[in-house]
Amino acid sequence: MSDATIKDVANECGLSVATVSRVLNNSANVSERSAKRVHDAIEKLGYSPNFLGRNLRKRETNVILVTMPTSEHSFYMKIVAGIQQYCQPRGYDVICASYNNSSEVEVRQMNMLFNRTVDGVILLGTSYPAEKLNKLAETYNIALCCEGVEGADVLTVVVDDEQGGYDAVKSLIKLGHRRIAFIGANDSSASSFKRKEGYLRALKDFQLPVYDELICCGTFEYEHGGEAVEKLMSLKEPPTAVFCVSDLLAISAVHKVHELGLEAGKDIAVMGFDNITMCEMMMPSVSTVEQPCKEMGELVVKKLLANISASGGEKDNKCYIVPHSIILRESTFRI
Amino acid sequence: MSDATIKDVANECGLSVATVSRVLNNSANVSERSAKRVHDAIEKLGYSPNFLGRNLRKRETNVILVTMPTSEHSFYMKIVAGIQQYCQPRGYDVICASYNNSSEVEVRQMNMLFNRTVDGVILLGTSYPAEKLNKLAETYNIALCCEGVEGADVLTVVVDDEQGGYDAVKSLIKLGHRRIAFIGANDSSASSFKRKEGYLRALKDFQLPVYDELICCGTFEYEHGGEAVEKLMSLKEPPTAVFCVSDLLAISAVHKVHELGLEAGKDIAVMGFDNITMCEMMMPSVSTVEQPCKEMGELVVKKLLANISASGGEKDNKCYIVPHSIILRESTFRI
DNA sequence: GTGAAAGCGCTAACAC
DNA sequence: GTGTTAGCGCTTTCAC
Repeated sequence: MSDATIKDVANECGLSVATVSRVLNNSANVSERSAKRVHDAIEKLGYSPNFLGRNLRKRETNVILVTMPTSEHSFYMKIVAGIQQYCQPRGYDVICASYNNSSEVEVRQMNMLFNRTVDGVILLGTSYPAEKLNKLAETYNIALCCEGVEGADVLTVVVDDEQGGYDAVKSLIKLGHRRIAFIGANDSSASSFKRKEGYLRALKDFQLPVYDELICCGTFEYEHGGEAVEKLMSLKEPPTAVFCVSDLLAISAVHKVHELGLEAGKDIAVMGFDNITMCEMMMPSVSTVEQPCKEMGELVVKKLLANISASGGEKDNKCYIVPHSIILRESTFRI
Repeated sequence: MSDATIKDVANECGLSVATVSRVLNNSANVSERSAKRVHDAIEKLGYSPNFLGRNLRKRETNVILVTMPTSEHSFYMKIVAGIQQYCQPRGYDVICASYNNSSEVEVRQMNMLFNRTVDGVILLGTSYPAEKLNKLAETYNIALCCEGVEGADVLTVVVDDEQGGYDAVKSLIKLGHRRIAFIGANDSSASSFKRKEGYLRALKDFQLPVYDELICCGTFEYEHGGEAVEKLMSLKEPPTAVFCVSDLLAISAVHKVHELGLEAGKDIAVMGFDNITMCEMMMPSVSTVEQPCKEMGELVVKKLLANISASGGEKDNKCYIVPHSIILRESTFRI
């Protein structure tokens, strides 16, 4: 039943495979009568077209792959939702794969591109260096989203990380804070680095001194947030506010503050980045810089599909900046 | 560069496509010399095999699809991690797709099975009725994980939901609670229904009365948890403990309790189900029934791959029960 | 409006 | 150890 082929259908209804194919793709004119016979045969045989054959022939799969460093982050999934929403009505399927921060797995997943198993890939983060990405982009359809790569001339959709960091810190300053700490990943992450640049620019703009002891660069891992806070709060002069480059770090920070017998939003202000769902669920709820995930997903896949369609023609490899916004909740306060 | 075919490689190195194919799959004996020539040509042309051709010919894709109702749940992703871990060294790729609780999208995703685009599907929840699943399982390789379907004779891996519910409520009773509420989805969800059955059996076993007003059946949506708590706490005699069929509902409940000016773990005990990462991050941390996600993922895909290999032979359509465990944290207390 | 036939890129008999 | 060749299931010219 399942392995009926188009040929079986043709035999069953006494028409040619060409005609069957035509009704399958309602491509050319087929008489009503023939169409019905085909449909009946399909029904009877429980036929379902084999896309391996179709895709091989058409040299396209209508599938977009989204890769991400980790799937624990609901943030990524929001972007995927945006991608899906755009693809759905346009006949594209989207599939996801997370590489668990293993560049080995990432490479393996990219094989789906080289394989021709997917028509394009959207990378929500990558371990590939710029040159490699540029090389890939020459031949394949790829795009970066939410985490750009310095020097990569590849279709990219991101927020202005530097400005986002600036705005976050500025909002803390406006609330009266003057000793503001920074918790981020190390500088090899473009987004973390830029958000730090924004942090520094804001301090400078408002003539606040930069204290090295208040700058904690580590990783994006949850644990880093708490560890950094522990260090910060044990300083002779602890900060009154801390800007974290991700909500996960911010949440970890809030947690640790609580463990230390203090209260985020009262004893220390905590600000994150991303606006993941959990920010609202926290007690206190977490202030943050919102990234418009759904819009980013829609935009990046829209441009990617355009590139795919324009195969052969000039590819769009621009970097699109989408607007962020500051969301103040309970974890920040006026001092 | 990218569209070099095996034929191009053959021409380039002056050997036949068969030989090239052989070194690609290191299937038969190929002389060292020839192998080198092939590799050189591949390198030179930047050749990458087209899997559409290969898969069509071999009638397999070595790809497993995991579908889930929503991707916001980190719980699902933990299972996927287990699946991935098992697949990785065995040459299978795993891809995910979430259907956002839309059965229409789910159907569309299942097309990848009919299409022959994937070799098997693992469903972490489904809107398909038992008969449909049984029918599908005859022809295709599918498996259910973490959410079974009553009456489906399909390979399934789940915890004992009834016993899990029982154990959760029993642990609350052991802590001295006697008015214990239930917050769950409606009975069309097999897991929610069974956990309620366990809840009822525990009450009965310990000779506690069942109060209908303490049983809140709604949905799995976050909001439902809070709404139920609001209702429960406005009763003349509110419960001292509440068992929720999911951590998401429990977290929502904890949140609402806080909003009402009360404290979970002090004024009311809250217990969830799943042990998602967030349970530990909450303040208070949330007690729960742990499902061994990684193990579930590994087991289900192990059995599924066995079914795929045994194509033609007898398929394993058993239901495997994996052990759960009770984790008590701050959201529960002795009364 | 319909059919015959070529061919997408690949693997696997089968020959030698 | 290597080459020839027949398909895998499908779409799409090109005839008629």
